[in-house]
Amino acid sequence: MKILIVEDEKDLSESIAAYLTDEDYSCDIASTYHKALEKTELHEYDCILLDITMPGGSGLDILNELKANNKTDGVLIISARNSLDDKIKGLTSGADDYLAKPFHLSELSARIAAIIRRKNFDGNNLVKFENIILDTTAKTASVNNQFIELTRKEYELLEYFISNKKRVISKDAIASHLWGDDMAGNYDFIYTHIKNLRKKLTSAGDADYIKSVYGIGYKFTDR
Amino acid sequence: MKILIVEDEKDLSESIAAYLTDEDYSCDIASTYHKALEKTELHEYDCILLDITMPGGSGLDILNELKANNKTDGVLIISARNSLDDKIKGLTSGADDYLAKPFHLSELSARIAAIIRRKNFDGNNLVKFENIILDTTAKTASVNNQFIELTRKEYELLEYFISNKKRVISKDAIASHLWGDDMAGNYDFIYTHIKNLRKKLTSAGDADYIKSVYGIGYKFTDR
DNA sequence: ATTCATCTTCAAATTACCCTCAGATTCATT
DNA sequence: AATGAATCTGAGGGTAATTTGAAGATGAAT
Repeated sequence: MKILIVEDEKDLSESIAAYLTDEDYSCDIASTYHKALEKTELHEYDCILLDITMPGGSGLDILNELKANNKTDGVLIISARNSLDDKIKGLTSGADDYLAKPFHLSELSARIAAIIRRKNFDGNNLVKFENIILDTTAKTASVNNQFIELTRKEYELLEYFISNKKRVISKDAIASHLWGDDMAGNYDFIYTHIKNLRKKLTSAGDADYIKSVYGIGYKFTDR
Repeated sequence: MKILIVEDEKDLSESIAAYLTDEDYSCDIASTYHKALEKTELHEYDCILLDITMPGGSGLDILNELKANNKTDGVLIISARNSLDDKIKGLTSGADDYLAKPFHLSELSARIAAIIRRKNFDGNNLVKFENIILDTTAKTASVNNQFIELTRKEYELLEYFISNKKRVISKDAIASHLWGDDMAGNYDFIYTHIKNLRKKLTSAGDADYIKSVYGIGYKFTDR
């Protein structure tokens, strides 16, 4: 994991680097915005620690530059809390994270871990129905806090069901969502995947939430 | 669309509010769980963004509180905790959705849109007569808030009755609406479906709203 | 090439639904 | 009250939809 530290206070940048290196990150240090931009062009960083209140240049410019190159994803802004004006807030909150000086290195490390995790997994997004929880980024499912093994089609089917819970879904809708459109007439594969999904869910201690709607399709619901 | 943001970091909550306001949501902010509960008692929110890792109180408690009041439907949990256990705990307490910090505001917005769409869709397209409620999208019927199982023909019949309530409907009209036109002469199948529908409705605690009009057909009414 | 997991096809078994029917009941008219 | 027509009811058959188990493709990984 490669990290770029953009910070002019040498003491701070070096102690950060030391701490992070100890946690098996590989660190580069840039003491000016100009050097920072050079480095970002040369390397792909998993996370960039950016002090936006350094003398001799606007920290916002480098942010905009990174944004133009679509590299803001892993940026963690550090700044003195009282120097946060509205512009900075807009850039920092939500999309990127920020950390106010002074901070504990452990806190910094935790933030970095979170950012990297989000970058890699694009956020852990969970969707749930009763005792079923899907991780829509990892494409995994758990029932009663137990992971269950689903094939790709089974997972897609389950996600489609949960995101349309309590609604009647026609077999054609299922077919066109999981396959192309033109599979008209034959629903055998739907039947089979439903059967297998049902078996896995119920044998994981689940009620059978997949209700058949005769002549139409299915409904995923508890009643 | 009304949204409640439960978040103690002022910078974050305000920039979320700014972003969502810009997308024509109306936002309230609660910086403590206590205030959040107060607000939920005063207003009906379409979506509640809930940071469950705020200092000074367990975020899960507020979830349980919401659950007790049946208000968990539009809850989107946001949290910086990274262990999956915490997420699962939050979700099993009733919420539907989870988003890990840090996140992109656009992603948050998309998630909110999905939640609201889902919420509204459920309550949409309802047709009501006395204690009978039809969901014309889900093709389901409930009597006294209890779902009853109807076959397709039974459902169609009931919907036809309710949309023509308090009016006399000839058997020919029923026949031509539920079947083609040309079934003239024999009404046995109507009798049978009426019989079955009556049985299901009355055994769900309903008065028999289907009044026979001798020589003509039926009238769906309460007197 | 072989293996393995997965996806799909197939056919038989089961189920749900719609409709028919015949006997019972209700209704309007006399 | 008596009559015939209309309606109700329970039972059952026929059909199509669904479920199920098994076996045949497919395709990726070794």
